[in-house]
Amino acid sequence: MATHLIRKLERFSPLSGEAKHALERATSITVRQLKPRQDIVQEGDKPRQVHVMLEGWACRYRILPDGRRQIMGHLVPGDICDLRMFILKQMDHTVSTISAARVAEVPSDTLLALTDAFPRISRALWWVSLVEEAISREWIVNNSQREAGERLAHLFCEIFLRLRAVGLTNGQSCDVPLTQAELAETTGLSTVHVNRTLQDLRAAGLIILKGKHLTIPDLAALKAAALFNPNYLHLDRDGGAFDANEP
Amino acid sequence: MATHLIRKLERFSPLSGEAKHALERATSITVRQLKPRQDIVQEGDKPRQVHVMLEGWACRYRILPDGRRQIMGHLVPGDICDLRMFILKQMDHTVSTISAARVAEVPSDTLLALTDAFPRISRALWWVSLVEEAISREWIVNNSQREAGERLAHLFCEIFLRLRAVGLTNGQSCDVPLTQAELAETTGLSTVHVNRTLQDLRAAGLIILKGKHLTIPDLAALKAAALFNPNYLHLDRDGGAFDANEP
DNA sequence: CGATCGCTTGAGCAAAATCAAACCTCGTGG
DNA sequence: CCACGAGGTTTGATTTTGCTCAAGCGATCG
Repeated sequence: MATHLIRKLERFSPLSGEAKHALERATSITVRQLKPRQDIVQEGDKPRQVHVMLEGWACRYRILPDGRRQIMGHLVPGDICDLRMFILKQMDHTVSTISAARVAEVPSDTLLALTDAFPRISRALWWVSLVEEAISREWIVNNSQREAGERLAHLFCEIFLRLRAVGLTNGQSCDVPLTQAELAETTGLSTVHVNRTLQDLRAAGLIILKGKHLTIPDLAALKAAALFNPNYLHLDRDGGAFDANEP
Repeated sequence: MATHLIRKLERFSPLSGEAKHALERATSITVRQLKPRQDIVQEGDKPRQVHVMLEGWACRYRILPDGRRQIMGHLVPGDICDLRMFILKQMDHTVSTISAARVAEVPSDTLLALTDAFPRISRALWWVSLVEEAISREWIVNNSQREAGERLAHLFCEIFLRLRAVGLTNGQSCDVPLTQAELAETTGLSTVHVNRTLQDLRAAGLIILKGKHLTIPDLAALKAAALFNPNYLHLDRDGGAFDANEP
């Protein structure tokens, strides 16, 4: 069930079979099935549990008083919605599904027991949260410095690599359940401009995007068009030095 | 010496006198005096120590292959440049001074000993890093959804509140050693446009910005102009429940 | 079969970028 | 003490990018 989470944590360092089992168990106590556009955690919440994405997409967002909405992050299977809740008193943004989704609810106590028993998991969660921070920072660069075409190209590179890291790509393709309006809210562009820019990217042969399906015929070319530097995703086993059989 | 760091950590929860002393000691072993625009940590670095800002400003930034530069965060006294280095293999961005600065170098071992001896400090550092993440996310919103005037107004609100939290404001004023070019690289605007927008803000009586000195005659008005919501700064003792005299 | 949602297109407009030049201030060295 | 130069700020003119408004199109689903 928690395959993607485990695959993601093992991007940091290998886990023991016991640790993996404990994670499986923890994420299968309570599983909620959600419809598209349903809130998972709301701004102001002070949750007693942590939510893990098992299937489907969600996003972090904030709405300005005058209605403008900005998406600040995408959550795909394996991502955790509200890990920070261990420390922060309350959520400072809302997390809501994009597509239909399955979400595991892990009670704080269960998670605490898990991190106590397996320091390895604890370190991997720390790591996950730092990578998320790095992604946020890259989004600042993307939405501030890159122009429309580069911006969308960069987003597609990131999405593809993140999905590939948890085993959710199929050759050069993956599912991306975002509407053009959501792409606009992600990149800080207008819907109309996203539409026109997507047409340019398609015309340039950089992407094939139809329905919810994205194909990248030439990843290197798309990266070049996006000025993409994958460092920030930390895809290369940062904690590789650790041994899987230690706790 | 580490007054601002301590003040900042105590925003999370009070620290014991012993913990504070240990922090003072750790941040006074090696102190470097830096000139403006000098790198503190570089992309790709795998440092053996952590850098704490004692005096002056610095910033995190990234440069795109074609030369465009984006500032992704400001560091003021009390901030830590590379806390994430505990876990991540290498820096994914560069940190460089803005003004002249004094920076403490804390060897990893010293910091580890400190967090082992004082779990309270450990938790507060965790918290600091989560707040930084929240700030990054708010910058996404700022640079993507707000227009020039709101964007700069928002930045000034944030800077003022952050400085006030560590005791670096003086009534309605504070020092802000950023040039207009740096404001531009922060907000994702051009220097020229920043200049004109600052004039608008001045004309509207929202800010008095002369040299390196900022005065905000009416903070509420500036907040309103910025659509500013301070939640993300977590200025209200998130860990207030803890007792200062526990470790 | 009509309603809704998402995508597409066109026309006009506004915000911000770019280019270029002038100006100011402050530190430095003659 | 003044001239010089560098860095920073200001201004004007022009262009570009992306936004807004408005409408049409095409699926898909009760």
